[in-house]
Amino acid sequence: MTEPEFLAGYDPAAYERPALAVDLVLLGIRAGRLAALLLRRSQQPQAGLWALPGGFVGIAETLDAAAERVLRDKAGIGRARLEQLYTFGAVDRDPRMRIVSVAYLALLPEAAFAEALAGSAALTAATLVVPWAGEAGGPVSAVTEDGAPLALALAFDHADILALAVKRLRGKLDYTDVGFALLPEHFTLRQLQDVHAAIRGAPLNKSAFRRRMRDRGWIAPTGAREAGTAFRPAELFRFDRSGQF
Amino acid sequence: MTEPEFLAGYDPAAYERPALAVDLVLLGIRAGRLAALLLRRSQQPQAGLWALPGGFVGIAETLDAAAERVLRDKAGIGRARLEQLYTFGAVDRDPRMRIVSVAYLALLPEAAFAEALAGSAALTAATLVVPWAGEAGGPVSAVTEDGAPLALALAFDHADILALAVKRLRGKLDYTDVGFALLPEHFTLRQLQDVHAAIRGAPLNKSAFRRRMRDRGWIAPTGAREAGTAFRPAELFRFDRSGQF
DNA sequence: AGAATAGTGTCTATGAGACAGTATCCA
DNA sequence: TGGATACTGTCTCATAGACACTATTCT
Repeated sequence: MTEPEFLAGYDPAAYERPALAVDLVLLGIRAGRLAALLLRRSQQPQAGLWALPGGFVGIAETLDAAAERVLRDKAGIGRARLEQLYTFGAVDRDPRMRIVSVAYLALLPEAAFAEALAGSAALTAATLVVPWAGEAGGPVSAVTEDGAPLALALAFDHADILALAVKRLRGKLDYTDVGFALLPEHFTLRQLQDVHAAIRGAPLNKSAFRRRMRDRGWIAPTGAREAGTAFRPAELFRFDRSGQF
Repeated sequence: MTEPEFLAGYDPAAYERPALAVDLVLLGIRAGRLAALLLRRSQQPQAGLWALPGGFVGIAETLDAAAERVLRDKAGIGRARLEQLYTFGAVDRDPRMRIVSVAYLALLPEAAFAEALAGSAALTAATLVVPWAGEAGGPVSAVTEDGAPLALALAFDHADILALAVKRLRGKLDYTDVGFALLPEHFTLRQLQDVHAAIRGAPLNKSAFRRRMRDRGWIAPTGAREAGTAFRPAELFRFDRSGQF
């Protein structure tokens, strides 16, 4: 049998299939802490609980395209660098039916995060508590902005997805540009250090941090300085894409 | 509407779904070089081409369980540590229909690799050429054991999957036990160094390598020595799981 | 002037590459 | 004894933590 003959006789509906979805972990910095954008579920199942923005993958739609569509339609964010995280396939993770979900991670600059939050009443920002527990990282829990636990639990297995996202982020912190992706175009070294500290869940040595950023060629001075500070204004830098990774 | 009411009225077949499969990258060491187990496709489509062992995910089967089933039934390997790699979702990656595939990576000890190879005529070992191209790693190509390019190309997007697997392996080499997973229970430091060099695609400094393995507490002496060597036999070590990661 | 933060200099510990040297085995 | 490999010692360099020090701005 040749390939065309085979394909003509092939029945794509022979076996029952799991449904396929994407879920988005949208991380940003809020008040100096790592935060995630969550959507309040308006429909059953698990209506009222907080969940990651997600949606089903179309039959002629790439996984990446589905993630972009959800980003646009459910989170109201035009563009962001999306990266595939992991695929969750527990049989009972959704009560409706068998749904396998491909999780994506996106890092939002502070302004984009705030804008998305302001643009939809269904969205909330959950501050992520990232305790330092060795290099491997500890558990991650989501709390409201004032530090109280979220009033409602996260839907489905979304707490697991969130925890994995932070773990991945932490792993990439030292050798990729993820720190810059969470900051505005111009930033101070202090802001950059705070972002790194927030993701690590542990403080960083100031001079060693500055030295490292300089030596790796990741930052370029803009010549400008911070404005409106109560004390000595810090120099503003921008991310130098020509640096070594 | 309550959740039970909602679920009762839910139609799981409302939308057309992609098919979901798993594909396995089975890596091992063969003649001191990194190698992958490939399966010759006996059926259409792309019959005759080399492919990663794979299969569809059952409707009540976890992704991990599907990967284990494929490992057992298609590669004839009883057990191995499987790790999810990435999910490939290009729309036209399979000519039959839309198939999204979750790729898994498994590392086989030398003996298990050879045993699987001997157990099935449809399996072949493709040596992987891993050129050194900076820390990020370069492209990976599959060749036969004598160094010639594979007579037949890899099916579907399986060359991409293979390349990603090697990249992931390289990334985890320095801070996980992947090097030991490819070796037998007892090994010499030279063997261990060769495995690391094969994955890195670049040679390693001998004394620095030995020092590192010692200092991290990853290896424990067995007291025994190599047998049957033409020259001074090397000390045999085993992996010390209590070491730091 | 004082407060508060920005930014620097230096000491030290650690880890790894380079490379030569010694030890041990077989033929 | 010689050849080949196992294994070690030491020098040097790069990176990062600790921590005190100076610099600059606003009130």
